[in-house]
Amino acid sequence: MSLTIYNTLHRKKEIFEPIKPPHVGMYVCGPTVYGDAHLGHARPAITFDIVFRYLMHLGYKVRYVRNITDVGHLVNDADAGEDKIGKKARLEELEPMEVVKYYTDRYHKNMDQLNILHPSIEPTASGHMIEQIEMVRKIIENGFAYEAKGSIYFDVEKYNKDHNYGKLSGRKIEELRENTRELAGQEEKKNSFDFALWKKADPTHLMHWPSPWSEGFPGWHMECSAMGAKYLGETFDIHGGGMDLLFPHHESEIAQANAANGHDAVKYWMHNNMITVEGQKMGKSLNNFITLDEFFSGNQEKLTRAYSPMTIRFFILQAHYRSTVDFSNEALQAAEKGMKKLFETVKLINNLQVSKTSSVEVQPFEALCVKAMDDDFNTPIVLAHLFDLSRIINQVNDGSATLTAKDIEFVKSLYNTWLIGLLGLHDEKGEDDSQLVEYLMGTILELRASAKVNKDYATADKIRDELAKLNIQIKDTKDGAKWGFK
RNA sequence: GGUACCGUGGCCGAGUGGCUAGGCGGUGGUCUGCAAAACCAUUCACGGCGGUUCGAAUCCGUUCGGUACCUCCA
Repeated sequence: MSLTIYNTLHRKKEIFEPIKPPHVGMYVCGPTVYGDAHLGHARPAITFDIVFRYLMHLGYKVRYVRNITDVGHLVNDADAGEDKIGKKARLEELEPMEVVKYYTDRYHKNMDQLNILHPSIEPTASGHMIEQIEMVRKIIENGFAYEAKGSIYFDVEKYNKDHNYGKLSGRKIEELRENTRELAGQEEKKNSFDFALWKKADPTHLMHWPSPWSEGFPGWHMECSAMGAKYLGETFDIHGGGMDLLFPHHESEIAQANAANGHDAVKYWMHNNMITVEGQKMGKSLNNFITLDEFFSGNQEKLTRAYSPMTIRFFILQAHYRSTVDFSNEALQAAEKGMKKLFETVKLINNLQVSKTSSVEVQPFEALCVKAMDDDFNTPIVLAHLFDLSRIINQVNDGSATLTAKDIEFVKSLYNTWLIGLLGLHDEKGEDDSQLVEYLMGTILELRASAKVNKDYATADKIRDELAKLNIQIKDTKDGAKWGFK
């Protein structure tokens, strides 16, 4: 059995064979830091976190690069020619890099909450201008780009003579030609489907850099090509991102790599599917655009209550990454219950009755989990196996099944490896312990107070003595009992 | 309109030719001072039509429906 990955390039599952084992290079398109992270950011982050964890588990030395896009993207057609981050900056009268820092920090906080491992390298587009300009230069040199009024465009038609522009997305250049829309700035291009490698900045543009062609900014496909090549080499193993990036972003990356270096950069293209909210696309205009912070706080009108980061993570893992996943309060609450149940049984493992023999076989579960994961990271199946195993634990706890000490130890390590290590889930209950302790002590002190009122001093003293053993001291004051740690 | 993906039980969601997915919910039971949890049993399925096959949720055709992309939007 070996790991298979669905390669979008060939529309089928392929056995994973690294280019230079034991090393694996993986590049994933990261966020544009101009707003708070939402579910659309959580999905790829979690998907490729699982890939990252599993590859390391298999013993590979993985370099995982996930970029931060901090330059040069547009708000929408109404704001054509305006930098996405620049626009936000002017609205709020902030320096662009101040906006970048603010949202980058918030993104990192959300990712930590979701228990997503940090990538090995997290390069920024603004920090790699030289590399991007250099790559544009190479593409021009090789004859696949042209200049128009200080901007550089990729000549798709010319490229397509010897290469296949559309091999990833299944598009044909003839069809693209028919689907032309009238857009500002189009007249600079030879063909509507040509894309910018370098764009001259207009005077209102806040973020711009010098280049051989103009004061401007790089085209939006450039950073991934340039930074992927810089940190992972001209060819590397995995490139990931959302399905929405398939065209034109990743298609254009392929074209750029071939135009610059004469060959593909990526062996396996992986794409996670999209997220819907109550069956609808998530969009600001639809009022179902929910940020991660809003999920965690429950402070959004679509949400009936808050959902913890682990609930979100669990819910996403309960669907395969190539399926769409639909968010609703009902579905989230079901996921939350299931996850809690799973962690309840995990806690039972330490207190199970040890038997001389096992009435059920637990050893096969390891292979089952491996099989599921090897099959294109099928996390829902892994979870299903863990649920099956949890029933066995409950049965042992109930006395209707038995396990040897060795098997109990095995089960424990299985959960540690799979549930906690590879799926990256953990029990959140302990996290608000202090609040819980406050509450518990309140209840206990009330009981003791009513015992004292009933002159049941034996009970009152017993409570005080037992708590003392736990290093908790009770002080009877005029205003009632207080407590503290000794 | 083009390209790609998808349509599974009350809900979410696996499954690619024959063998129980799993979770949540529902129902009955065991346990229990009551409740909860747990355990046991059980309910509900593969959009429609046609085809291939001994046999299809799984393959093929067709139709209907959904989603995403088709813009210098991750």
